Amino acid sequence: MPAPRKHKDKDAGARRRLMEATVQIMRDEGYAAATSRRVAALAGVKAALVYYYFDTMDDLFVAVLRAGAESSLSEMRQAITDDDPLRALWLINSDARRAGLNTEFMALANHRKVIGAELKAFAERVRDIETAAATVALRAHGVNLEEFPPVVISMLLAQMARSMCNEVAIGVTDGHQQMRAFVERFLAQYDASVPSGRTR
Amino acid sequence: MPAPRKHKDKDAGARRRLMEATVQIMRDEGYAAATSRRVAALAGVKAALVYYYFDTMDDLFVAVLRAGAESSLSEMRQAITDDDPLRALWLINSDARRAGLNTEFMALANHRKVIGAELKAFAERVRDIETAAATVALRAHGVNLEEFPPVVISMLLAQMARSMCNEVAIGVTDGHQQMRAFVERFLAQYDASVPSGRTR
DNA sequence: GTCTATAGACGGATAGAC
DNA sequence: GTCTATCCGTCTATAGAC
Repeated sequence: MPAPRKHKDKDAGARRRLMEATVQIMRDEGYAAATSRRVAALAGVKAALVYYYFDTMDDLFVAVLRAGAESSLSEMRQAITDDDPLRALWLINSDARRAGLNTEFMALANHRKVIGAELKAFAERVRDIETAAATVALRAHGVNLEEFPPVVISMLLAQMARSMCNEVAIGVTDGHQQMRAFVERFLAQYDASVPSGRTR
Repeated sequence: MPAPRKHKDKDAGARRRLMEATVQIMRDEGYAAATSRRVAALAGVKAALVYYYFDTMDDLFVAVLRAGAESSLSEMRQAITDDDPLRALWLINSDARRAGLNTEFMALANHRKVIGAELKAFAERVRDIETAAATVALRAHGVNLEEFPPVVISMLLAQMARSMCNEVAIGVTDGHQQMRAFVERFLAQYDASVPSGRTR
């Protein structure tokens, strides 16, 4: 923990505010709008300060990505221990804010090597955790893991949740209601909080 | 419509080359790299010509999006009549080039209203077609359409194919082999070109 | 149709004062 | 730590010659 705040602590730290401002601008207007000047203005400081805390803009982006990744990962690790781990993961991946940011970083990764490497490492850790959760849930219900590999189930849940968020962002909602109902029916079969058993 | 080509038409038209260059740059380096200067250079003309053919850069992006959309839609309409329509749609959506472009446009849509509206209209037409294909395939095999709504199946197939393309783009391939095998098993049940029922 | 030239805005990044 | 000032580059878009 850095710099124990003495008094009222009104300022919360410029570095932190810069990162938060970056997140907000990326979500609202896309990564291309997250320039040093705009980010600084939103954080209430001058552009030059960005380069005091971060060597380059890329470093700022990486810092933001890392922070979000760590936060997401710890939420997911928590979800594994949930009564209904699969539904917990479905809900986490249904968070529009997270999904929107992720899409921006995917696009950024297209032409910034550093971001791409970081994003890849993060995505792989997420898949590992989600697959672990699926394995636990499926095995507990005696599902044949050859026929329904946990990694497949975790990919379906995570990617569909994110895809729907991305669609909502551009105003597309066709089929979403049906998909949510379908997933609910599926999840209901693997909820540890209700007596087990495959219906049908 | 300008200048109907008479003879051999060796040059293919600057307008067309500009659009092709835009596609290529967007795919390789992201939409932010598709500037009037870079696009013009790749097309072998000067930047000012971009503004002769397109009023603004946004208009160029919209033109590119529309052209790609029409091409995709006609491929999909063809796929409906295929022996194995679901697999055909799976393959179309597994095209990395298409998926990459689509992701760039999604990101672009975040801060360009015009692009967003265009992308939404396109996405809805695609969903309609894909759902029609799924309806045909599922009904032909006597599937209970209440339990497995065609729109759900079409979303699962299309979005998973695209998600995997996006992951491959950043170097993530965990679980892909298992997912492809899983989808293959599923598709094999609904292929009209083999006697119905579960084979293999 | 295609070019040169340029206006005008904004970007990343640095030097150095306080 | 935070600021002012500045360098130098690229961007969109336009004017006007050929």
